Amino acid sequence: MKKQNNKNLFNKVYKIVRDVPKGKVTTYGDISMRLSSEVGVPSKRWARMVGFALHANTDSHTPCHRVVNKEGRIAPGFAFGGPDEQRKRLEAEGVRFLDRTHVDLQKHAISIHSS
DNA sequence: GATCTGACTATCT
DNA sequence: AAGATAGCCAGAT
Repeated sequence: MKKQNNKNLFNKVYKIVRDVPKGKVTTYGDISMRLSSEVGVPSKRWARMVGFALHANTDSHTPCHRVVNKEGRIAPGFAFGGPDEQRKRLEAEGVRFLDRTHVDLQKHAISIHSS
């Protein structure tokens, strides 16, 4: 056994993202906090890994479009084929957009603390 | 094995 | 308030 922790980290990200209900969005910060719970450290350190994990798995069946940064902003243009695509998906799920790139976190940001 | 990069966040200017 | 810089970790080159 060694540091398969790292892989678990990615795996957790996918799992959490998939656990996000439709019409809801989660933030890198929240996921990071969840991960930090496992490792036992403060949050923001894994924020990048979360984004990385999603980017590494974008074409997978992971609803990365439900993952936004702490501002509720979607990916600038690296996503699926354009932030417009991601926005469309979220809107289709019932997510209210405050801006072309910002979702209504106050309404859709779910906190996935403890299972 | 060393260095750069990156879908982030927080802080400083 | 908006832009630039720093700090973090893991992956890719």
